[in-house]
Amino acid sequence: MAYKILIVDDEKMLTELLSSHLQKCGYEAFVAENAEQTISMLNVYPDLILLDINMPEIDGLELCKMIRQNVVCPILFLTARITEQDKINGLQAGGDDYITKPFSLKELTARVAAHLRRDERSKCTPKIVSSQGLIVNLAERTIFYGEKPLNLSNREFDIVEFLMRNANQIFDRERIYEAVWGLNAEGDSGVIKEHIRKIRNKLKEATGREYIETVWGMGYRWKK
Amino acid sequence: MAYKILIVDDEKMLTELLSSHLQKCGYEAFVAENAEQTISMLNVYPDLILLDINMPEIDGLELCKMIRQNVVCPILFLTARITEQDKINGLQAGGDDYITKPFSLKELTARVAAHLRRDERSKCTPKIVSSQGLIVNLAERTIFYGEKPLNLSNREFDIVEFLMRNANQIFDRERIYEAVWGLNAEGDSGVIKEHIRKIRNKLKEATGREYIETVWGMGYRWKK
DNA sequence: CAGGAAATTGACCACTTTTTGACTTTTTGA
DNA sequence: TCAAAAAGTCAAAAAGTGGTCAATTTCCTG
Repeated sequence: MAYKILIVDDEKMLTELLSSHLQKCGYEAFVAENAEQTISMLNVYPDLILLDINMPEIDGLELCKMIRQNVVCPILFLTARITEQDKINGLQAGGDDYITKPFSLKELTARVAAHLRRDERSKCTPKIVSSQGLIVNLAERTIFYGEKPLNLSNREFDIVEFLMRNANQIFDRERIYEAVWGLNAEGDSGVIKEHIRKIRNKLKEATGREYIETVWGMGYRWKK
Repeated sequence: MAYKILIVDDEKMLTELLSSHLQKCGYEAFVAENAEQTISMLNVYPDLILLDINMPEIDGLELCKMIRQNVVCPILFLTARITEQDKINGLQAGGDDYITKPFSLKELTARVAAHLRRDERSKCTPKIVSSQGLIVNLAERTIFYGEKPLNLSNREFDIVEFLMRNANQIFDRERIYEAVWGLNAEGDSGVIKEHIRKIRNKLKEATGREYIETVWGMGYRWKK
Protein backbone atom coordinates (compact mmCIF):
# COMPACT_ATOMS: atom_id res chain seq x y z
CA MET A 1 0.00 0.00 0.00
CA ALA A 2 1.20 3.46 -0.87
CA TYR A 3 2.43 5.90 1.74
CA LYS A 4 -0.19 8.33 2.89
CA ILE A 5 0.76 11.98 3.06
CA LEU A 6 -1.36 14.65 4.68
CA ILE A 7 -0.98 18.17 3.34
CA VAL A 8 -2.10 20.95 5.65
CA ASP A 9 -2.33 24.33 3.95
CA ASP A 10 -4.98 26.90 3.21
CA GLU A 11 -3.78 27.83 -0.27
CA LYS A 12 -5.80 25.73 -2.68
CA MET A 13 -3.42 26.30 -5.54
CA LEU A 14 -0.56 24.89 -3.59
CA THR A 15 -2.36 21.94 -2.08
CA GLU A 16 -3.66 20.90 -5.48
CA LEU A 17 -0.23 21.14 -7.01
CA LEU A 18 1.33 19.21 -4.16
CA SER A 19 -1.25 16.49 -3.99
CA SER A 20 -1.22 15.87 -7.71
CA HIS A 21 2.54 15.75 -7.72
CA LEU A 22 2.73 13.43 -4.74
CA GLN A 23 0.18 11.16 -6.33
CA LYS A 24 2.31 11.17 -9.39
CA CYS A 25 5.16 9.93 -7.24
CA GLY A 26 3.07 7.03 -6.06
CA TYR A 27 1.91 8.46 -2.76
CA GLU A 28 -1.61 8.79 -1.53
CA ALA A 29 -2.32 12.44 -0.76
CA PHE A 30 -4.83 13.96 1.64
CA VAL A 31 -5.55 17.62 2.15
CA ALA A 32 -6.70 19.57 5.18
CA GLU A 33 -7.32 23.31 5.07
CA ASN A 34 -7.78 24.09 8.72
CA ALA A 35 -7.13 22.74 12.18
CA GLU A 36 -10.42 20.94 12.46
CA GLN A 37 -10.00 19.11 9.19
CA THR A 38 -6.46 18.24 10.14
CA ILE A 39 -7.43 16.56 13.36
CA SER A 40 -10.15 14.54 11.74
CA MET A 41 -7.80 13.59 8.91
CA LEU A 42 -5.47 11.96 11.41
CA ASN A 43 -7.86 9.02 11.35
CA VAL A 44 -6.39 7.91 8.04
CA TYR A 45 -3.07 7.50 9.86
CA PRO A 46 -0.83 9.41 7.47
CA ASP A 47 2.77 8.28 7.13
CA LEU A 48 4.00 11.85 6.87
CA ILE A 49 2.55 15.32 7.30
CA LEU A 50 3.39 18.50 5.37
CA LEU A 51 2.35 21.42 7.51
CA ASP A 52 2.26 25.09 6.54
CA ILE A 53 3.03 27.10 9.67
CA ASN A 54 1.94 30.44 8.29
CA MET A 55 -1.78 30.05 8.00
CA PRO A 56 -4.15 32.88 8.92
CA GLU A 57 -6.23 32.25 12.04
CA ILE A 58 -4.26 29.12 12.85
CA ASP A 59 -1.09 28.86 14.83
CA GLY A 60 0.85 26.19 12.96
CA LEU A 61 2.99 25.40 15.96
CA GLU A 62 0.00 24.84 18.21
CA LEU A 63 -1.52 22.64 15.55
CA CYS A 64 1.72 20.72 15.35
CA LYS A 65 1.63 20.04 19.08
CA MET A 66 -1.94 18.84 18.81
CA ILE A 67 -1.00 16.51 15.97
CA ARG A 68 1.91 15.18 17.94
CA GLN A 69 -0.39 14.09 20.69
CA ASN A 70 -1.99 11.68 18.27
CA VAL A 71 0.60 10.51 15.78
CA VAL A 72 4.33 9.82 15.61
CA CYS A 73 4.92 10.17 11.88
CA PRO A 74 7.39 12.74 10.52
CA ILE A 75 6.07 16.29 10.33
CA LEU A 76 7.67 18.64 7.78
CA PHE A 77 7.04 22.36 8.01
CA LEU A 78 6.42 24.45 4.94
CA THR A 79 7.45 27.99 5.67
CA ALA A 80 8.35 31.20 3.89
CA ARG A 81 11.31 32.30 5.92
CA ILE A 82 13.13 30.62 8.71
CA THR A 83 15.19 31.98 11.54
CA GLU A 84 17.15 30.04 14.10
CA GLN A 85 14.41 30.76 16.59
CA ASP A 86 11.75 29.40 14.26
CA LYS A 87 13.72 26.21 14.03
CA ILE A 88 13.90 25.83 17.78
CA ASN A 89 10.21 26.59 18.21
CA GLY A 90 9.34 24.10 15.52
CA LEU A 91 11.42 21.32 16.94
CA GLN A 92 9.99 21.92 20.39
CA ALA A 93 6.52 21.68 18.90
CA GLY A 94 7.40 18.27 17.54
CA GLY A 95 8.38 19.00 13.92
CA ASP A 96 11.04 17.03 12.11
CA ASP A 97 12.20 19.21 9.29
CA TYR A 98 11.68 22.48 7.42
CA ILE A 99 11.14 23.17 3.79
CA THR A 100 11.42 26.83 2.97
CA LYS A 101 9.32 28.38 0.24
CA PRO A 102 9.85 28.63 -2.59
CA PHE A 103 10.89 25.04 -3.09
CA SER A 104 11.04 22.82 -6.16
CA LEU A 105 8.88 19.75 -6.31
CA LYS A 106 12.01 17.75 -6.78
CA GLU A 107 13.41 19.01 -3.53
CA LEU A 108 10.16 18.38 -1.72
CA THR A 109 9.82 14.81 -2.88
CA ALA A 110 13.46 14.17 -2.11
CA ARG A 111 12.94 15.31 1.46
CA VAL A 112 9.69 13.44 1.80
CA ALA A 113 11.32 10.28 0.49
CA ALA A 114 14.27 10.73 2.81
CA HIS A 115 12.06 10.99 5.87
CA LEU A 116 9.92 8.05 4.88
CA ARG A 117 13.04 6.05 4.26
CA ARG A 118 14.40 6.99 7.62
CA ASP A 119 11.11 6.04 9.17
CA GLU A 120 11.67 2.75 7.46
CA ARG A 121 8.68 0.60 7.18
CA SER A 122 8.02 -1.74 4.32
CA LYS A 123 7.84 0.40 1.24
CA CYS A 124 5.19 -0.68 -1.18
CA THR A 125 4.84 1.96 -3.85
CA PRO A 126 3.08 0.86 -6.97
CA LYS A 127 5.71 0.34 -9.60
CA ILE A 128 4.29 -0.61 -12.90
CA VAL A 129 1.40 0.73 -14.84
CA SER A 130 0.37 -0.02 -18.36
CA SER A 131 -1.62 1.98 -20.85
CA GLN A 132 -2.40 1.49 -24.53
CA GLY A 133 0.28 -1.11 -24.97
CA LEU A 134 2.85 0.98 -23.15
CA ILE A 135 4.38 -0.50 -20.02
CA VAL A 136 5.48 2.17 -17.61
CA ASN A 137 7.87 1.33 -14.81
CA LEU A 138 7.73 4.15 -12.32
CA ALA A 139 10.63 2.90 -10.24
CA GLU A 140 13.03 2.62 -13.14
CA ARG A 141 11.33 5.38 -15.05
CA THR A 142 11.28 3.37 -18.21
CA ILE A 143 8.58 2.88 -20.79
CA PHE A 144 8.38 -0.09 -23.08
CA TYR A 145 6.21 -0.83 -26.05
CA GLY A 146 6.38 -4.59 -25.91
CA GLU A 147 10.11 -5.24 -25.92
CA LYS A 148 11.01 -1.86 -27.36
CA PRO A 149 12.29 0.73 -24.91
CA LEU A 150 11.19 4.32 -25.39
CA ASN A 151 14.40 5.86 -24.05
CA LEU A 152 12.83 9.02 -22.72
CA SER A 153 14.96 11.53 -20.88
CA ASN A 154 13.95 12.50 -17.37
CA ARG A 155 11.98 15.58 -18.33
CA GLU A 156 10.32 13.75 -21.14
CA PHE A 157 9.33 10.98 -18.77
CA ASP A 158 7.92 13.51 -16.30
CA ILE A 159 5.76 15.05 -18.97
CA VAL A 160 4.51 11.74 -20.29
CA GLU A 161 3.76 10.52 -16.80
CA PHE A 162 1.82 13.65 -16.01
CA LEU A 163 -0.24 13.52 -19.18
CA MET A 164 -0.81 9.81 -18.85
CA ARG A 165 -2.00 10.06 -15.28
CA ASN A 166 -4.45 12.70 -16.38
CA ALA A 167 -5.40 11.05 -19.64
CA ASN A 168 -8.07 12.71 -21.74
CA GLN A 169 -7.70 15.96 -19.86
CA ILE A 170 -6.46 18.97 -21.76
CA PHE A 171 -3.58 21.01 -20.38
CA ASP A 172 -2.11 24.14 -21.86
CA ARG A 173 1.64 24.53 -21.89
CA GLU A 174 1.62 26.73 -18.83
CA ARG A 175 -0.18 24.08 -16.78
CA ILE A 176 2.16 21.38 -17.92
CA TYR A 177 5.10 23.55 -17.02
CA GLU A 178 3.73 24.19 -13.55
CA ALA A 179 2.93 20.55 -12.96
CA VAL A 180 6.24 19.16 -14.10
CA TRP A 181 8.70 21.90 -13.19
CA GLY A 182 6.86 22.90 -10.04
CA LEU A 183 7.33 26.55 -10.94
CA ASN A 184 5.07 29.25 -12.22
CA ALA A 185 5.49 29.63 -15.93
CA GLU A 186 6.57 33.11 -16.96
CA GLY A 187 5.39 33.53 -20.52
CA ASP A 188 5.69 30.82 -23.13
CA SER A 189 9.30 29.83 -23.47
CA GLY A 190 8.62 27.07 -25.97
CA VAL A 191 10.28 24.37 -23.89
CA ILE A 192 7.13 22.31 -23.81
CA LYS A 193 6.67 22.53 -27.55
CA GLU A 194 10.11 21.14 -28.04
CA HIS A 195 9.72 18.39 -25.48
CA ILE A 196 6.36 17.36 -26.90
CA ARG A 197 8.01 17.11 -30.28
CA LYS A 198 10.78 14.88 -28.97
CA ILE A 199 8.29 12.71 -27.11
CA ARG A 200 6.07 12.36 -30.12
CA ASN A 201 9.01 11.33 -32.26
CA LYS A 202 10.08 8.68 -29.80
CA LEU A 203 6.55 7.39 -29.37
CA LYS A 204 6.01 7.27 -33.13
CA GLU A 205 9.35 5.60 -33.61
CA ALA A 206 8.60 2.81 -31.18
CA THR A 207 4.89 2.33 -31.58
CA GLY A 208 3.82 3.91 -34.85
CA ARG A 209 0.89 5.37 -32.99
CA GLU A 210 -0.20 8.87 -31.94
CA TYR A 211 -0.65 9.33 -28.22
CA ILE A 212 -0.51 13.05 -27.66
CA GLU A 213 -3.22 15.08 -29.30
CA THR A 214 -3.12 18.81 -29.89
CA VAL A 215 -6.33 20.62 -29.06
CA TRP A 216 -5.92 23.83 -30.96
CA GLY A 217 -5.89 26.89 -28.76
CA MET A 218 -6.33 24.75 -25.65
CA GLY A 219 -3.34 22.54 -25.15
CA TYR A 220 -2.36 18.90 -25.29
CA ARG A 221 -3.97 15.73 -24.09
CA TRP A 222 -3.06 12.10 -23.76
CA LYS A 223 -5.47 10.09 -25.87
CA LYS A 224 -6.94 7.11 -24.13
CA MET B 1 16.97 -25.13 -2.04
CA ALA B 2 15.29 -23.50 -4.98
CA TYR B 3 12.40 -21.14 -4.50
CA LYS B 4 9.01 -22.70 -5.18
CA ILE B 5 6.62 -20.77 -7.37
CA LEU B 6 3.00 -21.67 -7.85
CA ILE B 7 1.41 -20.64 -11.13
CA VAL B 8 -2.36 -20.42 -11.12
CA ASP B 9 -3.86 -20.08 -14.58
CA ASP B 10 -6.18 -22.00 -16.83
CA GLU B 11 -4.35 -21.34 -20.07
CA LYS B 12 -2.11 -24.33 -20.64
CA MET B 13 0.00 -22.51 -23.18
CA LEU B 14 0.85 -19.84 -20.72
CA THR B 15 1.45 -22.05 -17.70
CA GLU B 16 3.79 -24.25 -19.71
CA LEU B 17 5.71 -21.28 -20.98
CA LEU B 18 5.97 -19.78 -17.54
CA SER B 19 6.91 -22.93 -15.74
CA SER B 20 9.61 -23.85 -18.23
CA HIS B 21 11.00 -20.33 -18.11
CA LEU B 22 10.98 -20.17 -14.34
CA GLN B 23 12.67 -23.54 -14.15
CA LYS B 24 15.32 -22.24 -16.49
CA CYS B 25 15.83 -19.37 -14.06
CA GLY B 26 16.47 -21.83 -11.25
CA TYR B 27 13.06 -21.88 -9.65
CA GLU B 28 10.86 -24.85 -8.93
CA ALA B 29 7.52 -24.35 -10.68
CA PHE B 30 4.13 -25.77 -9.82
CA VAL B 31 0.93 -25.33 -11.76
CA ALA B 32 -2.69 -25.20 -10.68
CA GLU B 33 -5.55 -24.81 -13.13
CA ASN B 34 -8.47 -24.24 -10.84
CA ALA B 35 -9.36 -23.26 -7.32
CA GLU B 36 -9.38 -26.77 -5.97
CA GLN B 37 -5.93 -27.60 -7.32
CA THR B 38 -4.64 -24.31 -6.00
CA ILE B 39 -5.72 -24.97 -2.46
CA SER B 40 -4.24 -28.43 -2.45
CA MET B 41 -1.02 -27.09 -3.98
CA LEU B 42 -0.57 -24.82 -1.01
CA ASN B 43 0.72 -27.89 0.79
CA VAL B 44 4.02 -27.53 -1.01
CA TYR B 45 4.39 -24.17 0.70
CA PRO B 46 5.26 -22.03 -2.32
CA ASP B 47 7.53 -19.04 -1.83
CA LEU B 48 5.53 -16.96 -4.29
CA ILE B 49 2.27 -17.26 -6.21
CA LEU B 50 1.45 -16.00 -9.71
CA LEU B 51 -2.29 -15.71 -9.95
CA ASP B 52 -4.36 -14.97 -13.03
CA ILE B 53 -7.42 -13.03 -11.92
CA ASN B 54 -9.36 -13.41 -15.13
CA MET B 55 -10.20 -17.09 -15.17
CA PRO B 56 -13.60 -18.31 -16.31
CA GLU B 57 -15.74 -19.78 -13.55
CA ILE B 58 -13.28 -18.71 -10.91
CA ASP B 59 -13.25 -15.39 -9.13
CA GLY B 60 -9.54 -14.66 -8.84
CA LEU B 61 -10.06 -12.24 -6.01
CA GLU B 62 -12.03 -14.74 -3.95
CA LEU B 63 -9.36 -17.31 -4.61
CA CYS B 64 -6.75 -14.82 -3.48
CA LYS B 65 -8.54 -14.29 -0.20
CA MET B 66 -8.74 -18.01 0.35
CA ILE B 67 -5.03 -18.39 -0.34
CA ARG B 68 -4.27 -15.58 2.04
CA GLN B 69 -5.96 -17.43 4.83
CA ASN B 70 -3.33 -20.11 4.51
CA VAL B 71 -0.07 -18.53 3.38
CA VAL B 72 1.80 -15.26 3.74
CA CYS B 73 4.01 -15.44 0.65
CA PRO B 74 3.87 -12.71 -2.02
CA ILE B 75 0.96 -13.01 -4.45
CA LEU B 76 1.38 -11.42 -7.89
CA PHE B 77 -1.62 -10.95 -10.12
CA LEU B 78 -1.48 -11.58 -13.82
CA THR B 79 -4.09 -9.48 -15.50
CA ALA B 80 -5.01 -8.16 -18.89
CA ARG B 81 -6.05 -4.67 -18.02
CA ILE B 82 -5.93 -2.82 -14.76
CA THR B 83 -8.05 0.01 -13.49
CA GLU B 84 -7.67 1.91 -10.30
CA GLN B 85 -10.60 -0.06 -8.91
CA ASP B 86 -8.97 -3.36 -9.82
CA LYS B 87 -5.95 -2.30 -7.88
CA ILE B 88 -7.91 -1.48 -4.79
CA ASN B 89 -9.88 -4.70 -4.98
CA GLY B 90 -6.72 -6.68 -5.46
CA LEU B 91 -4.93 -5.15 -2.55
CA GLN B 92 -7.93 -5.66 -0.33
CA ALA B 93 -7.98 -9.29 -1.34
CA GLY B 94 -4.38 -9.64 -0.18
CA GLY B 95 -2.39 -9.31 -3.41
CA ASP B 96 1.07 -7.76 -3.50
CA ASP B 97 1.60 -6.66 -7.05
CA TYR B 98 0.26 -6.67 -10.58
CA ILE B 99 1.80 -7.80 -13.80
CA THR B 100 -0.21 -6.65 -16.75
CA LYS B 101 -0.46 -8.71 -19.91
CA PRO B 102 1.26 -8.68 -22.21
CA PHE B 103 4.45 -8.87 -20.22
CA SER B 104 7.92 -9.94 -21.21
CA LEU B 105 9.42 -12.94 -19.45
CA LYS B 106 12.27 -10.69 -18.49
CA GLU B 107 9.90 -8.37 -16.72
CA LEU B 108 8.11 -11.23 -15.02
CA THR B 109 11.24 -12.77 -13.62
CA ALA B 110 12.50 -9.39 -12.53
CA ARG B 111 9.34 -8.81 -10.53
CA VAL B 112 9.34 -12.31 -9.11
CA ALA B 113 12.95 -11.92 -8.05
CA ALA B 114 12.22 -8.55 -6.51
CA HIS B 115 9.46 -9.93 -4.35
CA LEU B 116 11.44 -12.95 -3.29
CA ARG B 117 14.32 -10.73 -2.41
CA ARG B 118 12.13 -8.47 -0.32
CA ASP B 119 10.81 -11.51 1.48
CA GLU B 120 14.31 -12.82 1.93
CA ARG B 121 15.55 -9.68 3.54
CA SER B 122 13.11 -10.06 6.40
CA LYS B 123 14.56 -13.50 7.10
CA CYS B 124 18.07 -14.13 8.35
CA THR B 125 20.91 -13.11 6.07
CA PRO B 126 23.02 -15.89 4.62
CA LYS B 127 26.76 -15.78 4.99
CA ILE B 128 27.76 -16.64 1.49
CA VAL B 129 26.02 -15.45 -1.57
CA SER B 130 26.78 -15.99 -5.18
CA SER B 131 25.68 -13.94 -8.09
CA GLN B 132 26.66 -14.12 -11.75
CA GLY B 133 29.75 -16.17 -11.05
CA LEU B 134 30.84 -14.04 -8.13
CA ILE B 135 31.15 -15.74 -4.76
CA VAL B 136 30.68 -13.35 -1.92
CA ASN B 137 31.70 -14.26 1.58
CA LEU B 138 30.03 -11.78 3.86
CA ALA B 139 31.82 -12.99 6.96
CA GLU B 140 35.30 -12.61 5.51
CA ARG B 141 34.26 -9.76 3.25
CA THR B 142 35.88 -11.31 0.22
CA ILE B 143 34.66 -11.75 -3.31
CA PHE B 144 35.99 -14.35 -5.70
CA TYR B 145 35.41 -14.92 -9.36
CA GLY B 146 36.17 -18.61 -9.48
CA GLU B 147 39.67 -18.76 -8.00
CA LYS B 148 40.43 -15.11 -8.60
CA PRO B 149 40.10 -12.79 -5.63
CA LEU B 150 38.65 -9.34 -6.24
CA ASN B 151 40.69 -7.57 -3.55
CA LEU B 152 38.19 -4.87 -2.81
CA SER B 153 38.91 -2.34 -0.11
CA ASN B 154 36.43 -1.90 2.74
CA ARG B 155 34.45 0.90 1.21
CA GLU B 156 34.44 -0.80 -2.13
CA PHE B 157 33.10 -3.98 -0.58
CA ASP B 158 30.40 -2.05 1.25
CA ILE B 159 29.23 -0.46 -1.94
CA VAL B 160 29.25 -3.69 -3.89
CA GLU B 161 27.39 -5.47 -1.11
CA PHE B 162 24.77 -2.77 -0.98
CA LEU B 163 24.22 -2.72 -4.72
CA MET B 164 24.22 -6.50 -4.94
CA ARG B 165 21.68 -6.88 -2.16
CA ASN B 166 19.45 -4.51 -4.02
CA ALA B 167 20.21 -5.78 -7.48
CA ASN B 168 18.32 -4.23 -10.36
CA GLN B 169 17.29 -1.28 -8.26
CA ILE B 170 18.63 2.11 -9.23
CA PHE B 171 20.31 4.29 -6.64
CA ASP B 172 21.64 7.78 -7.17
CA ARG B 173 24.93 8.71 -5.61
CA GLU B 174 23.26 10.42 -2.68
CA ARG B 175 21.35 7.30 -1.77
CA ILE B 176 24.39 5.12 -2.03
CA TYR B 177 26.23 7.52 0.18
CA GLU B 178 23.48 7.48 2.76
CA ALA B 179 23.22 3.71 2.67
CA VAL B 180 26.93 2.98 2.91
CA TRP B 181 28.26 5.87 4.98
CA GLY B 182 25.11 6.18 7.09
CA LEU B 183 25.26 9.94 6.74
CA ASN B 184 23.26 12.50 4.92
CA ALA B 185 25.05 13.41 1.75
CA GLU B 186 25.77 17.13 1.52
CA GLY B 187 26.12 17.86 -2.13
CA ASP B 188 27.91 15.64 -4.58
CA SER B 189 31.48 15.16 -3.50
CA GLY B 190 32.34 12.71 -6.23
CA VAL B 191 33.52 10.00 -3.85
CA ILE B 192 31.05 7.55 -5.23
CA LYS B 193 32.09 8.22 -8.79
CA GLU B 194 35.64 7.40 -7.90
CA HIS B 195 34.75 4.27 -5.94
CA ILE B 196 32.52 3.02 -8.72
CA ARG B 197 35.41 3.48 -11.09
CA LYS B 198 37.77 1.47 -8.91
CA ILE B 199 35.19 -1.25 -8.43
CA ARG B 200 34.46 -1.46 -12.12
CA ASN B 201 38.13 -1.75 -12.89
CA LYS B 202 38.61 -4.58 -10.44
CA LEU B 203 35.51 -6.37 -11.63
CA LYS B 204 36.52 -6.02 -15.25
CA GLU B 205 40.04 -7.12 -14.43
CA ALA B 206 38.90 -10.32 -12.75
CA THR B 207 35.80 -11.23 -14.70
CA GLY B 208 35.85 -9.35 -17.97
CA ARG B 209 32.20 -8.58 -17.41
CA GLU B 210 30.15 -5.47 -16.66
CA TYR B 211 28.19 -5.60 -13.44
CA ILE B 212 27.42 -2.03 -12.58
CA GLU B 213 25.25 -0.17 -15.01
CA THR B 214 24.87 3.60 -15.20
CA VAL B 215 21.33 4.86 -15.69
CA TRP B 216 21.82 8.39 -16.93
CA GLY B 217 20.39 11.01 -14.65
CA MET B 218 19.20 8.33 -12.22
CA GLY B 219 22.14 6.52 -10.72
CA TYR B 220 23.75 3.11 -10.73
CA ARG B 221 22.43 -0.39 -10.54
CA TRP B 222 23.78 -3.87 -10.15
CA LYS B 223 22.81 -5.85 -13.20
CA LYS B 224 21.40 -9.25 -12.48
C1' DC C 1 56.58 7.86 13.94
C1' DA C 2 57.35 6.52 9.08
C1' DG C 3 55.64 4.40 5.02
C1' DG C 4 52.10 2.70 2.36
C1' DA C 5 47.41 1.78 1.36
C1' DA C 6 42.88 3.65 1.28
C1' DA C 7 39.76 7.40 0.99
C1' DT C 8 38.66 11.75 -0.63
C1' DT C 9 38.85 15.89 -3.32
C1' DG C 10 38.89 18.94 -7.19
C1' DA C 11 39.83 19.83 -11.85
C1' DC C 12 39.10 18.51 -16.41
C1' DC C 13 36.93 16.45 -20.43
C1' DA C 14 33.38 14.24 -23.09
C1' DC C 15 28.92 13.55 -23.59
C1' DT C 16 23.72 14.13 -22.85
C1' DT C 17 19.91 16.75 -21.74
C1' DT C 18 17.53 20.97 -21.53
C1' DT C 19 16.59 25.39 -23.04
C1' DT C 20 16.51 29.04 -26.32
C1' DG C 21 15.41 31.72 -30.36
C1' DA C 22 14.82 32.14 -35.15
C1' DC C 23 12.16 30.30 -38.55
C1' DT C 24 8.30 27.58 -40.97
C1' DT C 25 3.82 25.64 -41.18
C1' DT C 26 -0.94 25.24 -39.85
C1' DT C 27 -5.24 26.96 -38.27
C1' DT C 28 -8.62 30.29 -37.55
C1' DG C 29 -11.72 34.04 -38.29
C1' DA C 30 -12.50 38.64 -40.25
C1' DT D 1 -8.29 35.07 -49.20
C1' DC D 2 -5.28 37.03 -46.11
C1' DA D 3 -3.30 38.30 -41.78
C1' DA D 4 -2.73 37.13 -37.08
C1' DA D 5 -2.22 33.68 -33.71
C1' DA D 6 -0.90 29.18 -32.49
C1' DA D 7 1.74 25.24 -33.08
C1' DG D 8 5.74 22.82 -35.05
C1' DT D 9 10.67 22.46 -36.52
C1' DC D 10 15.50 22.92 -36.34
C1' DA D 11 20.07 23.91 -34.91
C1' DA D 12 22.92 25.76 -31.64
C1' DA D 13 23.88 27.51 -26.95
C1' DA D 14 23.66 26.56 -22.08
C1' DA D 15 23.36 23.64 -18.31
C1' DG D 16 23.94 19.32 -16.21
C1' DT D 17 25.93 14.58 -15.58
C1' DG D 18 29.29 11.04 -15.48
C1' DG D 19 34.12 9.29 -16.19
C1' DT D 20 39.00 9.92 -15.41
C1' DC D 21 43.18 11.38 -13.41
C1' DA D 22 46.41 13.28 -10.32
C1' DA D 23 47.03 15.37 -5.99
C1' DT D 24 46.01 15.55 -1.25
C1' DT D 25 44.45 13.94 3.13
C1' DT D 26 43.33 10.27 6.27
C1' DC D 27 43.94 5.95 8.21
C1' DC D 28 46.49 1.91 9.51
C1' DT D 29 50.21 -0.99 10.69
C1' DG D 30 54.66 -2.23 11.71
